[in-house]
Amino acid sequence: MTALAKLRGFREFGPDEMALRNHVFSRWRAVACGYGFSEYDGPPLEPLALYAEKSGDEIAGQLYEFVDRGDRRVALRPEMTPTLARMLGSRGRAMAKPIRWFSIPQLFRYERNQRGRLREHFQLNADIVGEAAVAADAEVLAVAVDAVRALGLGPADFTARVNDRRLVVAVLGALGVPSAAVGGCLEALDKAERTGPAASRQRLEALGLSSAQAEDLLGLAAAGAGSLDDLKRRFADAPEVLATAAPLEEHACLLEAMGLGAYAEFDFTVVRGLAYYTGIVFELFDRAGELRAICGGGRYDGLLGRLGGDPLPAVGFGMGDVVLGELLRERGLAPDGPPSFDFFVIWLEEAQRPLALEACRRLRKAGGSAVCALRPRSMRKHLAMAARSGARRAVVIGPDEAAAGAATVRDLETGEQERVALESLLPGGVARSPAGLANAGTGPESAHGEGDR
RNA sequence: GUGGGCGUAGCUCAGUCGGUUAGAGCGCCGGAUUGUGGUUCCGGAGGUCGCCGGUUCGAAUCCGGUCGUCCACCCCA
Repeated sequence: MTALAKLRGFREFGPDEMALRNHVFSRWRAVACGYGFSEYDGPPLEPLALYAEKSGDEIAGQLYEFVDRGDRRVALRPEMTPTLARMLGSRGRAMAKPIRWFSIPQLFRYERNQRGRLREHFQLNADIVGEAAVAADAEVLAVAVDAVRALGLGPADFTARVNDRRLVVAVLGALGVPSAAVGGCLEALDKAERTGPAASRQRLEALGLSSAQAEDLLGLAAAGAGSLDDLKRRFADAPEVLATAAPLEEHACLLEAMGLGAYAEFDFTVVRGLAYYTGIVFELFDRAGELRAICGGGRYDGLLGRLGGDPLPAVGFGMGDVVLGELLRERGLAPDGPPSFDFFVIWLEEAQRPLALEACRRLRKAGGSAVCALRPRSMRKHLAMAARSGARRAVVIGPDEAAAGAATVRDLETGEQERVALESLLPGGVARSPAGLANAGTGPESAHGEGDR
């Protein structure tokens, strides 16, 4: 629109959106911390070269890059892994393994926006570095699943599709696919669901597969195509396939033991676009299949070394806040709105104003939240305003109350009210009331102010 | 980056065949003789019809461009 308009693909967070964002972040943090992960962060602006090599052309083509005033080629970070790799490169050697780190970076990609895809988003990243065992893969997926579950979504709402790139490669080998065509086949598999069988088949044959081979492969990729056991029976005479299926079996077994069996399923078409994954990969989707991926991740054992750090094995995921937020709103799981506050303090005449201001001060000092009327108004107006402001209770200090050294406290939900002495309303009285301070907060965040009085 | 749908008040939209000062509902602000709320009634603010240009006596309306937005591709969170 005008030169002053918000840039496309960027977001503004009014109180409602901010409430949702804070809600999501706080649950993400709680889950990651619950698994013993430590939070870290890095610079949002990085040298372009950090992304030039590694991520491959896919992300490089979407970099939000420019030249700064010092003629440096820089980019807003499109992902967190290179930053993580650098941070570990300089201090990871000295750290006890495995390293469990998480972050909630704001990331930027210069792409055309669409539902669930903007130029800016927040992403929960959790990685385990320095452990090659499948247990680390399973644990990382468990963090991802729990991060979504903690927001109120269950097995009917979302699922994790799991696969292993090594298995796909082995299957292609068993089918006699020439090794030159393997990369192309991975891409075709990744897109099979969207492009449809006819187009996929064409694509595979263009890669040099026979029509029988293409047929076989698409059969494995067909929707709801069967379990890992089916695949093993099918390739019972191919030791490579059986061997590469073992990690996935252990993975499934571990998730089952963690009580998350209902959330994970084998899916031969999940190979992930990014070229750096080396083993087990996974994606989280809404069950209805209406939205884009909520989360994607997997094992990337070669990457840290290639980025110049120690060649440590690593596994991790990224979970965006945009698609997840859409899903939460759709399911009515977003918070109602900005948090409400405890007291709206009303005074009727100028003479009571100092009493009201003093009452507010003491209520806040006691850990409550209070708003004082800014102007004289009619009682009717004051109460209407208090009700719409989001306050839980109104405190009235008019001439009658002032003369009696009292205040009227009205519950704005029930309409019940009582007159209390000014002193007992103030810190002591609030603390005594069971419905008062103990529940004064609105969530985990509100715990901050309460301790330091 | 490629192709397509859509841009009228803060929001949802109406606006006839091109015709004078562009409308409604919700929301917002104020009031209904100053101590009890989200109801009702009255009043008010708020729009260069996304922007620029063209056609026309005359454009919210037709045409072109542009920007924004949404969808598909691409890619991915």
